[in-house]
Amino acid sequence: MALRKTSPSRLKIGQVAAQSGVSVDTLRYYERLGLLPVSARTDGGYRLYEPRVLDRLAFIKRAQSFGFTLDEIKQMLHLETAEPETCSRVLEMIERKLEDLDRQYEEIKRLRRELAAYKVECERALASHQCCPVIEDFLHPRSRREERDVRKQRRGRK
Amino acid sequence: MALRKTSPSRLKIGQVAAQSGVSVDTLRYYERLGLLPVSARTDGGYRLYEPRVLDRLAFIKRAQSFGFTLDEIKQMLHLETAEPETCSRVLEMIERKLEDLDRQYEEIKRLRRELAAYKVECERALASHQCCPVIEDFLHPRSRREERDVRKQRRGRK
DNA sequence: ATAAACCCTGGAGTCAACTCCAGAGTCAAG
DNA sequence: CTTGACTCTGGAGTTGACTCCAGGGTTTAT
Repeated sequence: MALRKTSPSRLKIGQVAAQSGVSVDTLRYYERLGLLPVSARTDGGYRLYEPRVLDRLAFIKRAQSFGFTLDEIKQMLHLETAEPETCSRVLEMIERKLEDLDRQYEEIKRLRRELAAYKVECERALASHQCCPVIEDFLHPRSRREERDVRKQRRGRK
Repeated sequence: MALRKTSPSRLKIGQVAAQSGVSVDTLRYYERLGLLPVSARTDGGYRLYEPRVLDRLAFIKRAQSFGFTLDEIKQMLHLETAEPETCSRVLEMIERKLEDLDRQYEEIKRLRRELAAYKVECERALASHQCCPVIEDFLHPRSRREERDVRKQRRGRK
């Protein structure tokens, strides 16, 4: 076979998968999406990757963990050619993502608080062998906070 | 939207949609899923809803806003017939959901912190007309926490 | 030289929660 | 009676990020 082991390090797709924790299928999927460069091939048609693809995959996973979509990540990767405005573009994306996170954060805090209140009620009812108050309340929500009004307004959309 | 007041009680699907903020398609979808009872029909086959379906829809939306899936909600609705163990079942579900929320909360806090740090770096680089450090760092992450080591270990196996 | 393990392509399937569609029937107003 | 708005069914399409498959070809170890 034509390929040098001497070239220290080209990897077959399965090796990349094992080393990156990204499945073989996903690697080919990323290639189709344009997240990975079209790789070299053996004579037989096997993909051969340079090891730096592992860095790129780490980048992708990291950005994904921040909540960036594959599409956004693709855009960032295309900015890789450090243009002067690269940084401001990335900055914008980061700022948008930060706002998303802030919104999610507040929402989760709110939900947690409410749900914890329900839990307390539910425990009390359980202790005194009463009818489940949560479903009761969900089905006939006597205005418990001003949330009902908020929700009614939201209902207007769509 | 002018609503028929003549028949005081039963609503056609479009009216339910208008009053609940849930689309006609979604109402039929919920029925298929078993979230709504199979409703009565006119001679012509039109669905006729009792107004209490609006309460049920409010329940569904509320539970959804807490992050319960339609499947979980369906289970809760089947518990509606206040059995003695209803409360403990609901309590369980609430507790599980609270744990989910706690996990999400911590994760978002962590991501926010990290991403904010990137933002600062990016702003600094932008101010001094340097190459974008975020992509730089993503691509060549010099151990900025122990994550790299985890990655290296994984690389080592196989 | 053969078997095991790997890899190829193109396309279909998965999940959740919808959303949209065609083609047909029904209902209320004028 | 005729519009036009509404509703019906069953099924397909959407989104995002995969995941799986059949039916092949390639590499490598024995």
